[in-house]
Amino acid sequence: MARSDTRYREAYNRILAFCETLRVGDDMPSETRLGETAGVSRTVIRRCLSRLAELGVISWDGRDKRLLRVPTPGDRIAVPDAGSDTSDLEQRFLDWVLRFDVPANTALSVAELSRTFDVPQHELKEFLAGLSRFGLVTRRPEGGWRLLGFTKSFAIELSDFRSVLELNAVSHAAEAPVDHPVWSQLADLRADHLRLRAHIDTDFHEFSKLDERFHQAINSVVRNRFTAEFQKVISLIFHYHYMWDKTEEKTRNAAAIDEHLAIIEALEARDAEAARAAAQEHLRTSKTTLLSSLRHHDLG
Amino acid sequence: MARSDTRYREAYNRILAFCETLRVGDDMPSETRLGETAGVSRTVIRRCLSRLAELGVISWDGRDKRLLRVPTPGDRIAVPDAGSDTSDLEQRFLDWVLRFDVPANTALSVAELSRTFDVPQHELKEFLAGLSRFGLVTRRPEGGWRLLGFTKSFAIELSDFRSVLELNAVSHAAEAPVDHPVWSQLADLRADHLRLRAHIDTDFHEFSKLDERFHQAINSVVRNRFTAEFQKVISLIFHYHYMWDKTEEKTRNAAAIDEHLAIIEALEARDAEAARAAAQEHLRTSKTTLLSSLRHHDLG
DNA sequence: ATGCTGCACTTAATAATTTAATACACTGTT
DNA sequence: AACAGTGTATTAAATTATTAAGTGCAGCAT
Repeated sequence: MARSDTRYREAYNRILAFCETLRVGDDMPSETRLGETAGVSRTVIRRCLSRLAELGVISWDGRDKRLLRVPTPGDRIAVPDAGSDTSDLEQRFLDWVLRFDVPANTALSVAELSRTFDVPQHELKEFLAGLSRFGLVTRRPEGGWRLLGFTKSFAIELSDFRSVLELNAVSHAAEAPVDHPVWSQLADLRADHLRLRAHIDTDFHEFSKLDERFHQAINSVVRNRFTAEFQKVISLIFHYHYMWDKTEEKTRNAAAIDEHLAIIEALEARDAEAARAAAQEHLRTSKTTLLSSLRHHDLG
Repeated sequence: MARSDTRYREAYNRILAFCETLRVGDDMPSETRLGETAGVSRTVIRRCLSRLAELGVISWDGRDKRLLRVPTPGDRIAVPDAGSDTSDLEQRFLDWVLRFDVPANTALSVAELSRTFDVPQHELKEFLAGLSRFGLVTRRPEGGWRLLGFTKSFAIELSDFRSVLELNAVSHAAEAPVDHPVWSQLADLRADHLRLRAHIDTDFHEFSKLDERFHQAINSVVRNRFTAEFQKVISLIFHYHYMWDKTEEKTRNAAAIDEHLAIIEALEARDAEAARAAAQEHLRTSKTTLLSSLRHHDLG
C-alpha cells in the first residue's frame, strides 16, 4: 500500500557491484558520492549501506565505512521485473484502437486498460489526460473517459491539420541549405520509389513503409516541439488506416508513388511553388483515402 | 480516506426538491427514473431513498414509495462547497508562470502547486500530463515535473508554430463566404482600430484587448479541434509577454494597429495573397517583440 | 574551511478504501 | 410471455493513507 522500493533495490545491486571493484579493508566513498554514482539520493544510499552492514559486507560507523568481505552472488537483492515497457503505451493504445476498430464514443475503463496494457492505473490516467489535449478522448461526466476519435469530422480535421503542417514542412524543405541531411534522404527515397514502381505488381504492400519514411523525411526539416508530438499521432493514424483499406491498394500505391516523386523532383529543383502544389495534390488524395476507409468501416 | 460523497449529497437535495412538487400520499417514480432525472446511478438514488425513509419523509417498501410529509428546510443535507474552480486551472497556472517569471527548468512540486492553486493533487498531475503534450513541462527522472518553457528556442518555435496556424487561418478567412460572421466582426474591429488610433497617445494600453479580439476573430474561421487547444495557450503567452514588455509600448501598439488594418483591408478586398503577406509581416514583428521581451527578463 | 553525516521535513508514487456505476437475476404485474 | 422495477453482486473511479525517496540544514570531524 505504498510506492515500490525498486529504486532502492536497483541502487543496492549497483552499490554491491561497486563493492566488487574494491579490496577488503578499503574505505568506501562518501554517501553523497555514492548517491551520485548510483543516481539516487542519500536516503536510498543509507538504506543500501544499512543492508550491507547487516549482511556483514561492510562495517559502517559514521563516516568510517570499510569493505569487510568480497560480496557473493547471494548478497544480491531481487528486483521485481520491470513490467512491459510503459514508453510505447501510445503506440500500443492507438494500435489497439485502430486494430479492433473501437467505435467512437466508447467508454474507456482505466481499470480494464490497465490490465490489457499491463500499466499502472495512474500512468494510464496521465496518458489519457495527454490524449485529451489532442481531442482524442474526453472525460465522461459520470467519471472515466470516452474515446472520441474516428468520426468523419475527426478525420477531416485531422487531415486538414496534417496538411497545414506538412505544406509548411515542404516550404521549409525547398529552402533547406544544400548540406542539409534531407537532400541525401530524398535522393535515397527517390531511388527506392523508382525501384518499387518497377516491381509494383508484386511488392505494392511495401509502399506503406516507404510512405512513412518519406513523410518523416519531409517533416524532419521543421524542428518544432509543438509539431513533433502531433506528427507521431498523425502518422500512426494514417498509417493504420491505409493498411486496412485494401480496396484498390495496388492502384492507390502506384498513384501515391508518382505523387511522391513529383514532390521530390520539385524539391530537388528548388521549386517551392511546384513542390507545394504537388504536396497539396498528394494530401488531397490522402484525405480522400482516409475518409473512404472510414466509410467502409462504419458510418460514424 | 476515500472518494467524496458529494455526488450523493447533491442528488439527495435534488430529490428532496422533487419531493416538494408532490403531494402527501403520492407515489414516487421508479429508482431508474429518479436516477435519470437526478443524473446519477441507482446506487446513489437508493442511498437517497434510505435517508428519506429514515427521516420519515417517505415510506419505502420495495417498489412502494410514498410521500409521508412535505419536506422541511431541515431535511436538506450539507454540500461541501465546490472549492475553487478547477476548470480555469490552465489560465491560472500560465498566469502564475508568466507573472512570477518562473525560470525555465524550475522543478514543479505537485504538492506545492496543489496548495497554491487549491486543487487536488491528482488533478494537477493530469493537468501537467496534458501540458507535457504541448512541450511546456516534462517529467523529471527523479520524480515530479519540470517547467520547460520560456527559453529562446521555445519562443522561436512557438512563434513559428503560431505563424503556421495563423497564416492558414488568414488564407481561410479570405475565402470565407460573404455571410460568414467573421466579416461583421472584422468590420467592427476595423472601426475600433481606427478609433483607438485616433486616441493612441492616451489609450495605447487598450490595444492588448483589441489584439486578442482580432486574432481570435481570424482564428475562429478555422474550425479544428487540434488547433483550438493550441490557440488558447499561444494567445495567453503572447498576451502576457506583451503586457510586460513596456519598452516603447506606445510606438509598438501604434505600429501593430496599422499592421492589423492592413490585414483587414486585404481581407475585405478578398485579396488572399496581400492578406497573407500582411499577416506574415505582422507575425514577424510579433516574434521579434516576444524575443526581445524575453531578453529583458532573463537570458534563458 | 570544508566536506560529511545525522536528522527532520517534504514530496512523490502507489495501494487501500469508500463511493458510485453497472450488470444481471429475480419478482410482481399486466 | 413481456415488461418494468427491484435486490444484489460485481466492477470501476475518485480520493486518502502510507511508505519510499528527495532535500535542506545544523553540527561535527578532518
